[in-house]
Amino acid sequence: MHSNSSHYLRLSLNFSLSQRKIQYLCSFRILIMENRIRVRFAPSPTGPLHIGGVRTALYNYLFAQKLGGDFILRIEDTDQARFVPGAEEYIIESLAWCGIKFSEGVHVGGPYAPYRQSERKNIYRQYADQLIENGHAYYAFDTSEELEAKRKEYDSKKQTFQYCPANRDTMKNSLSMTDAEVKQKIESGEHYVIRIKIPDHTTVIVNDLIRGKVIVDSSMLDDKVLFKSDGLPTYHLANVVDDYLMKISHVIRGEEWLPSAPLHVLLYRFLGWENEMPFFAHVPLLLKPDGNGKLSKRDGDKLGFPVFPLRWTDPKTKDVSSGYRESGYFPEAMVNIIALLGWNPGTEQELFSMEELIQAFSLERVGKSGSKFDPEKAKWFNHQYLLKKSDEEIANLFSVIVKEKGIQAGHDQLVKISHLAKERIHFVSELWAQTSFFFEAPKTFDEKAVKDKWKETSSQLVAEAKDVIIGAADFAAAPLKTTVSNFIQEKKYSMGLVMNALRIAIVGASLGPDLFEIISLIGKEETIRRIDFALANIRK
RNA sequence: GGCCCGUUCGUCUAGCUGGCCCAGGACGCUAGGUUUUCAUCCUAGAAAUCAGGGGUUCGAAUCCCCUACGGGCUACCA
Repeated sequence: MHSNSSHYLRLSLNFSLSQRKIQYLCSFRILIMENRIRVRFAPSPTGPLHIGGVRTALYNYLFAQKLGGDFILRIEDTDQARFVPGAEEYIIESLAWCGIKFSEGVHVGGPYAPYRQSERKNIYRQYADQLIENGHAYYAFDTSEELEAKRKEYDSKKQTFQYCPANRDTMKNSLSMTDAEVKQKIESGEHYVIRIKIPDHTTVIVNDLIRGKVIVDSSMLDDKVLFKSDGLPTYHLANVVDDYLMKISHVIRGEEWLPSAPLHVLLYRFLGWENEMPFFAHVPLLLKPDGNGKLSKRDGDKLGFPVFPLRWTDPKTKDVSSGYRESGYFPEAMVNIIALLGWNPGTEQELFSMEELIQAFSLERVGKSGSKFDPEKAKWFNHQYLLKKSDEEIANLFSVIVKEKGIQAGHDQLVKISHLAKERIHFVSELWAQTSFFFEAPKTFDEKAVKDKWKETSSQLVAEAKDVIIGAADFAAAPLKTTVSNFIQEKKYSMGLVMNALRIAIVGASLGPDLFEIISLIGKEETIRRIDFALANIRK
């Protein structure tokens, strides 16, 4: 079992920010002078990427771009059992949609190809063998069932079983058997794994760019499997070997990897690569909005907002999870939103283009605590980006919806409508509800609007206004407004009373942009037709 | 359970080398203004005893310690 707790070397180092800054800056001096900045995003194709993963990719991308480095997409598919068809394509498409570009990777190739670990299968074994030769790893023959039994046994004693220095002698491995036995087992084709031989009491320091120094005594670690019986490495080995071989300078990954970082440091050391070890930066997790636990793929749509960038259909269950793209978010907005979840520029700027993010980004300003996604603020961001879009762009997006409604509309008309309505929506998808009356005359009248704003005199006033509109010489919005306003003022009518009633008559409800713009756009004939219909059909 | 990481308004956060912070910004919320409706926009406001407790200090959100709480990890998963 474990040595007692007095042996645990837990030096919680007082790592002030200024030290952190110095260390951070040092990491560049070395790298900029001698090596390139090279970072990677290394997802496993076990399903769709959620926004937390997208954010990790984004931070890597921003970091690389800022420093003129390389950004690599490596697929970590060493677990065949969890492989999900379509996941890799999904990951690539998602990141492309976000505007995150790779300089190397599965989909674009590069000097360190292949970038899929399953295709690099044959290069890992030699490193596992090297570790065995140097006495830093060993063969283990325990079956899953035996290990499971061990765990159960320990569980019942309220202890945790760990394959570690204290008990590896009692297990079936090359340390507890004679060489002849081992040789015999291997030659007879018995399944085995290769485990790291964790040293007894060695201090391992993980220098994290975000968290400072994390110091752990190796006795806290266990003899993790490095090479599985299926002939593939585990994440731990593959990740270290590939990062080394691909000359990765900074490993920027999720905080869930922090506990295994000491193991990785040990691996670099045992492989003789400690001097070329990358810098680590463990970014905080994205949490569920209810505050319990990290965001996970299983959360799907249960949270009231998408967790995936793109819609995803599970190939097995056919369950569909919504995506930001399909929900009407602009990729620029999504990128802006997630960039600010865990990072901030230190200024009051909140709206950032990708280029601005690249300029402003630094790992130094990445926070330490997890953050929750705020759907309300996300809507606001999307609205901001919607306002930035040209009327033409919005019209193009809107035209798809309009077409689906079976309506023929001219491009110019859609551009004008988009212009008039865009500031009152968060998503293009809301445009129809805000503007359908441009295309279809109201058949019914909003009850509440009629109740509140259609008074006894309204019919009379609207009828009079109709005559004024019929007589209008210029039907552009501005002159029309002058004409009608003059009429209302001359008659000493209430502006609100007339206009509200007129709006109900023409729009069918109390919504929409400037009424004169509406009238001008739908034209005199249509306007008159609507007013007549309203006068005939509105009953208080 | 063990180990590791974290903890400032409801949410995202500013705050780093201690005093300019009885804590600033943004979203949301409330009220008012502009307006022909809604929205935009403008103004104002409520909202954090800086997780709690001890220290250090003339002075602490900021440094130290403890506790609590939250999270992560604890697979032949990544």
